[in-house]
Amino acid sequence: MVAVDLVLLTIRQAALHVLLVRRGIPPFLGQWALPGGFVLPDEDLFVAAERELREETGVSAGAGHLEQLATYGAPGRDPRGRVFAVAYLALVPDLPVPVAGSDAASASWQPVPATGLAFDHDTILADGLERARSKLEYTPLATAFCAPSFTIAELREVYETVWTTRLDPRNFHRKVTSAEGFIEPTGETVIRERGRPAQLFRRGSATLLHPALLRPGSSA
Amino acid sequence: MVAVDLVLLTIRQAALHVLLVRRGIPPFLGQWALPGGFVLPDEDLFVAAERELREETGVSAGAGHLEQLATYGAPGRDPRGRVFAVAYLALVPDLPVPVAGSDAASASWQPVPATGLAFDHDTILADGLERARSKLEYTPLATAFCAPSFTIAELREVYETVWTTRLDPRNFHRKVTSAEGFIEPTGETVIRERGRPAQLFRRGSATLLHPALLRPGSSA
DNA sequence: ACCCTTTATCGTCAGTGTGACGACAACGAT
DNA sequence: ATCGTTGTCGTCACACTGACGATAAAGGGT
Repeated sequence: MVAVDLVLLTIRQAALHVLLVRRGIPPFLGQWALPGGFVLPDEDLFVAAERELREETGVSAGAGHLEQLATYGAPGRDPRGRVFAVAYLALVPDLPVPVAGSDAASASWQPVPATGLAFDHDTILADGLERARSKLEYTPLATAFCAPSFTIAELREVYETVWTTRLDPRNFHRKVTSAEGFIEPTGETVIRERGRPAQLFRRGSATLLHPALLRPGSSA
Repeated sequence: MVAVDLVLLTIRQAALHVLLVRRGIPPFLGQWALPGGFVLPDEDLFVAAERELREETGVSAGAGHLEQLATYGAPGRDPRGRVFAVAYLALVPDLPVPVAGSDAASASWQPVPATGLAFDHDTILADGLERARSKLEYTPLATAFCAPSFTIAELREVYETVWTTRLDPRNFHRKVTSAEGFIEPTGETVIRERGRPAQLFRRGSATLLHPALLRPGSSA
């Protein structure tokens, strides 16, 4: 018995949100849980995670980011019997469609931290958050939260939201533009709300950041 | 059907070695494979990995390091049917006893890279190596390869072996001694073969290195 | 005893990344 | 035109890094 569970994160209204579903069947009936389901016979693990992602959000994995997180197999974690959960971490841009075609009783984006989840999903969510925070440091993963083209300020807001910190706009600008292959200018500019027009960028080809953007406060 | 497989690494004769077992039963009879076995009913995943480690080496997990690596579940990876493998990465010091009490037909330390392994174990081994190399950068994990007390030169040899690089002894010395909580002096000194006596250290209490020891060559 | 080799440890110096912050550019609103 | 707001570039002191010189403390050979 192997299931795939999804820690599906996005940024809405300048806050980090996780997709939760209300359970329509026992156990934990009525409680919130991470979306997930059993792996089909002859289905690859990653493919199963992609399927879950598509079913819950309608996005194909190409737009955002999907990676394996960890596997949870404590004997008592599911009252129905021995069930192993392979958790995946998914990061997607803020979707225009607010969760379409979900097969659960109800699904909704909820701000993190969310607690009191079914099974051991509190732990899985915490692990997913820590992975996401950590990966922003040394990979260009923050772009997975953004639309195909974005401004540096929008990218900075991703970091500020996930890390719950404030970052200096000038230093941030310098660092992301000097990190080889992080972002590429599209040549266009755009005006967001107020102020001087900003350049638009798309994600670059790098898979690792050099130099990394370290979280502040870790040294002092 | 869930199995636990072990990427068990150690350093012998200044080279990185992985523990492999020769399969005594089909499938892949006679081929080398990572040690592993099925998870018992009511057995925790981590406990199963610890049990494997103890059965293969006689060491309790306390001495070295044991962490979950990833889970592999491609439909065709095991000819016998659908088997998921939860891989664990173990790092242990060079053991005086050369693999005692193994239940496999034969087990032996083999230098990495080793190829031609059974199942998808080539991939699992490669993933384990990359994880180990990466974790040396920002965690004090290198001490897991060392005896309880060790010299800085021995610690440096760990880095040089795992990264297959040469490191400047003077810069390395400066970095490990200035990284808060990495290593603590025991007060004793010891003479290894030739040269001036070296101070002995034990592992410190830090779980993260500040600043990190980055692999050379990644920037240029 | 004296040199020589080897290994451990400390210092120096230039180059680079970083945080704090000043300055200016380019928009909308008044 | 002026102001507030946001984007972008520059400057400076400081920390960390790599390259490498210098010294300390052992053993071996003569």
